[in-house]
Amino acid sequence: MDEQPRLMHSHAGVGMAGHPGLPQHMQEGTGGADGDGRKQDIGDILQQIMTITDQSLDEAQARKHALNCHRMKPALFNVLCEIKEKTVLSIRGAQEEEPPDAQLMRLDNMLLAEGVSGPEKGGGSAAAAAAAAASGGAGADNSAEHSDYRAKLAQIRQIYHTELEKYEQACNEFTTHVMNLLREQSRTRPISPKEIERMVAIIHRKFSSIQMQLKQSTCEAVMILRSRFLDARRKRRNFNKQATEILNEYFYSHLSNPYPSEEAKEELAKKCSITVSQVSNWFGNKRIRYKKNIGKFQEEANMYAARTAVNATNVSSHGSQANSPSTPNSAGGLCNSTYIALCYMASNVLLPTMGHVCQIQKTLWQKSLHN
DNA sequence: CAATATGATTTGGG
DNA sequence: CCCAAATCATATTG
Repeated sequence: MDEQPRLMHSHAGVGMAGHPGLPQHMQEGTGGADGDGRKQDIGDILQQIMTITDQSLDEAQARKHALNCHRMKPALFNVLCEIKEKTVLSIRGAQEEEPPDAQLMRLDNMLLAEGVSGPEKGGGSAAAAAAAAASGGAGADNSAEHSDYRAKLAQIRQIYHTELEKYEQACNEFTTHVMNLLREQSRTRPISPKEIERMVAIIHRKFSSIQMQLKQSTCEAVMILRSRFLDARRKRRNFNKQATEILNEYFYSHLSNPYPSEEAKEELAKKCSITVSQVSNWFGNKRIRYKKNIGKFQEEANMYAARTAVNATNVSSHGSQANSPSTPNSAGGLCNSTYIALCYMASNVLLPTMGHVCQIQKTLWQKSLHN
């Protein structure tokens, strides 16, 4: 487009008479400004154009150059361009639409959100962190998966960027090439700068549609990656033995009201090196599954109750059994671990009334147990 | 391989 | 948000 002045300028200064490129017989009619001379001039030109193919190559070349430098050329060129412009416009009509930007915007936004496009490292780690938060996991083996995920994401990002760059470069190359070609051809064909501009726009549209495909497939790849690595359901890991023990211990020692408070959940989470929401999930699952089939869990319940009892006796030699609501006051010499275990079992199975706990929740839990 | 166990998610109510 | 319940999808077991 900035070539326009140059293009025009090259013809603007073309003189009439005495131009070194003009063959002798062409100058004959150019001296006078009368109408006859002009007609003669045009006829001459037409004649030359019509017969140019009959001439030898060198001669034709020289003739072409001469015609190109003729004073009529710019005017003729402009007229032809104008005609062409009108024809093209009438043919293409209202084909200038740009609606499919929504799709592109969506893809761009997603790529940006996933850290594929946008800033190099910061975006990536931010996305990974967001993903971590989304998955709700921060466990020990989770970080390994994250690094794996991040590596894969980085790979995708790299491919995306190389491809994008490649496209960009190809687009630029192609554009320059076409522009040069058109400019070159504008010496022999009526190609206006405006048309070149339009052609460039068409090329860019084409390439951006190719880019969109790249973005689309990148998005797909990221989605697949996400579902593979971040959908925890697909990568479900059982908690380790110790964590399960701790959770079960709490559950069965609070069987009459197995609803840990927020603080208790936090502590359990810390002890089991899982998240609080995992603790919540665990208790939710446990409650519903326990209730559904108490018989199935009886053995487990007894085991944990006994273990808790043993621990209690081992830790405190005497007295501090506030946890046991049914400690007999005449326990004197019977206070051995077996007895306490039995007490725990009885208390858990029979669900005795216990004091200071959330009465409503406890009632609900107990009521639902009896269904 | 089928059956069962299990952690996570979805749905629906409060 | 909490929860119960149903459901999903994987892990483990027999």
